[in-house]
Amino acid sequence: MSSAQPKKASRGGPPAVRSSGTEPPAGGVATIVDVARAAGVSISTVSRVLNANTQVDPRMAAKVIRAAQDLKYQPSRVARSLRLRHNRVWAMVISDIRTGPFFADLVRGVEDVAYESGYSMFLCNADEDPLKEAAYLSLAVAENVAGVILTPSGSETDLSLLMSAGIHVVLADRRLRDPRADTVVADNVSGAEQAVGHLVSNGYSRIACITGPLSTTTASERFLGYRNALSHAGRPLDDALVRVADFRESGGHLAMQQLLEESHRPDAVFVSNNRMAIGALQAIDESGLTIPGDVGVVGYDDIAWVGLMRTPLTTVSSPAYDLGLESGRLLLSRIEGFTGAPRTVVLSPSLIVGASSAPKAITRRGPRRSGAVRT
Amino acid sequence: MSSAQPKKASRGGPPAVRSSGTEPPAGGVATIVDVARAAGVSISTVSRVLNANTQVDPRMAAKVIRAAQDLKYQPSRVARSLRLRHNRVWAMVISDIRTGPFFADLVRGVEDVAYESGYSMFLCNADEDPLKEAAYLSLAVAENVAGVILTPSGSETDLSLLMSAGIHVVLADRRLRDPRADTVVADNVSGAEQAVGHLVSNGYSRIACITGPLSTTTASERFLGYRNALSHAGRPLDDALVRVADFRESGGHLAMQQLLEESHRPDAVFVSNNRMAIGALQAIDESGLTIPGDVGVVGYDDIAWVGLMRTPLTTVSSPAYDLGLESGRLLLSRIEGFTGAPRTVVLSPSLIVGASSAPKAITRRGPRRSGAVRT
DNA sequence: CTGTTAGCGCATTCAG
DNA sequence: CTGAATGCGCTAACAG
Repeated sequence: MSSAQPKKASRGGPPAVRSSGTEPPAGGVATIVDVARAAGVSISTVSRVLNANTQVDPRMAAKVIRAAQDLKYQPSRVARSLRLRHNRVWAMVISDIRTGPFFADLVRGVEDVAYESGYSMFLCNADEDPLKEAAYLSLAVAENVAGVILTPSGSETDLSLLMSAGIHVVLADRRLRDPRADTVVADNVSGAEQAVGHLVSNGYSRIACITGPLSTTTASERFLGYRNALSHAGRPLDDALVRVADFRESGGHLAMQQLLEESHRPDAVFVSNNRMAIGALQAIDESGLTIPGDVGVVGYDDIAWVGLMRTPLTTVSSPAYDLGLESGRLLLSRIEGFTGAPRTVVLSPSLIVGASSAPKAITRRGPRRSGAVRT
Repeated sequence: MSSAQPKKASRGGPPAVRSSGTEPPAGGVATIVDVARAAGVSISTVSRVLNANTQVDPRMAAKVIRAAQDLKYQPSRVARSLRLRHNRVWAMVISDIRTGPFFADLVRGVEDVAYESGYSMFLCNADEDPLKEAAYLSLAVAENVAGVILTPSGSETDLSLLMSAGIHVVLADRRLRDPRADTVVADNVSGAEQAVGHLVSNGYSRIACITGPLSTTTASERFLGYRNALSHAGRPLDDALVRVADFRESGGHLAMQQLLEESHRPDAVFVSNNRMAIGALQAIDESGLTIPGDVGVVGYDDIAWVGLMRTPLTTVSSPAYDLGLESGRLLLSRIEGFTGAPRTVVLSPSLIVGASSAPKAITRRGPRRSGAVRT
């Protein structure tokens, strides 16, 4: 094939809408060829001035800039990705953006880091479904993303597809057995210890626990914190006061009903997340008992309107947005070449004290107003 | 160049990690060439069996399938996108995923449609910032996405870049002057009419309004609904009872303080979104007045824990998830070739009646428990 | 039915 | 400093 020959007619590909003439881009988007033609230079020169790679004649550069502006030229990120074998995209794989403010905040933290550093972000809701999660991890490979931020659905998630494709992974909010990935989590043990320790020091004696599925690290860690706090206080662990539920309203509701039916019912409950806490609060309501008079309650995760609740719920707040920020930063450092051993960042939760766990001795009857105080 | 010549050494591109030998993919990911080699066929055959385009010999097909599985072959979506000039990706551009459950639900609705139909989704938070929004729309062009679902930050958003690039656009939740895009919105006028009509029929006489920035269609439509309802009830519009705020807690707080300082203060308030409603409720609290005894309140948008509020807030609920679903469907129909005139889908909000707007005449003193009832 | 080949838009090497 | 040529991985037209 001689390069002096006139341009050969294209064969592959969909019928080209654009003609090969010299007119400005008609049907679609301007390409580097259009810019080169308009500026009267070669495509390499265009590429060079736009990427500021090497020195180019300022006069040509100016012409290129002008042409690019005139044509509203936008370099194709897909072509560039193919050429560079590197895609300025992250995938964020979470369980469900709708379950409370936690994931929304987490996602936002990640997105802020991504945006600042020139990456865009696929949002993938895996719904705690290992198959859907696997499908999204495949997608990440197919899209050749630079990195994945993952909140694993279970403990079985297989990272090897990603690793072998050279895709960096950061685990956010939940750990994984796999020791190869950077991890950013909140200190759930400490959060639960604070929560239960608070109930202990406020005079509650029979403290129950409604936990989520112990297969998730969040639930098992919070349950550990519960046991630790009891142990520190010299209290025995009473299995009759522990219920394993499903992290949902209905599960919390049922578990609380069962706890209240116990012959010797608890005078307080630590609920492992706030969706279950909603159910638990309703169950207590329905039974005609009062909060905190009859049952003190501490939840876990943020609440939007705590100050406007009938009985403001004491709850442990994880720094969701900061978890997202930190996850983004760790991912970025890997992409930029950091090759050290896997890191684990642990952020501290804080206890937001409301009225639902007011001191036993001086509890007033009926609902009282009480603002929430961050400790 | 004769095709019979041995493979010429590559020139462009980053140093190839992978050797050109016959061994399985070492450094990176398997490509179609690896699969072809492993199966002993040409790359076109691989492409054909994987895309089920044409008839191929079942025996070869089987070999290809096997080879693909062995190599964990994942077709590159970026190469395919470049070739096909069509990217199976959408961009969703919203203001902020964290502002309450609305956007999270909306996003989820869109994502569900995208996932079902084989698209992935960029999540883009524009923060009501026209510059950031424009940057994300540029990105959509650069990534050659198939479609954009946009919640415009203002009324000035320029869709022409997208349109001229042949990218389909659906406006979600907010309208735009531009008549070229499909639009999916909730009926804000009707929602506000319901809300204010409800206050009227419950005996409130001086009904104030705290609205968001009237430059947004949501705010202006809800304000129109407010005026309509007053007018239908034969009430005059009193400018002293209208405050324009910023859709945020602080703005609602300040606006409510001002309203309560009026010489003839309102006995009810319609607040145009729930972030401002939080501020308004707090301001009423701080002033020592009761809800609904002294001031009835109706908000707008969903609340997660309405049943657990001290005084459950009456609020207008927009079908956020369904808005997302419908937006996704309209976008999909365009991508699949629908070329009819722009469509507008309007979904109906519903009024969730709580205790914050209880009938004037039979209002009891102090806080009462009251479940929320969807009407 | 299968293989060869061109080219999507771009960055980069090499020759000038 | 600039332009021509190559190929990233894939699909589709074309020739066998």
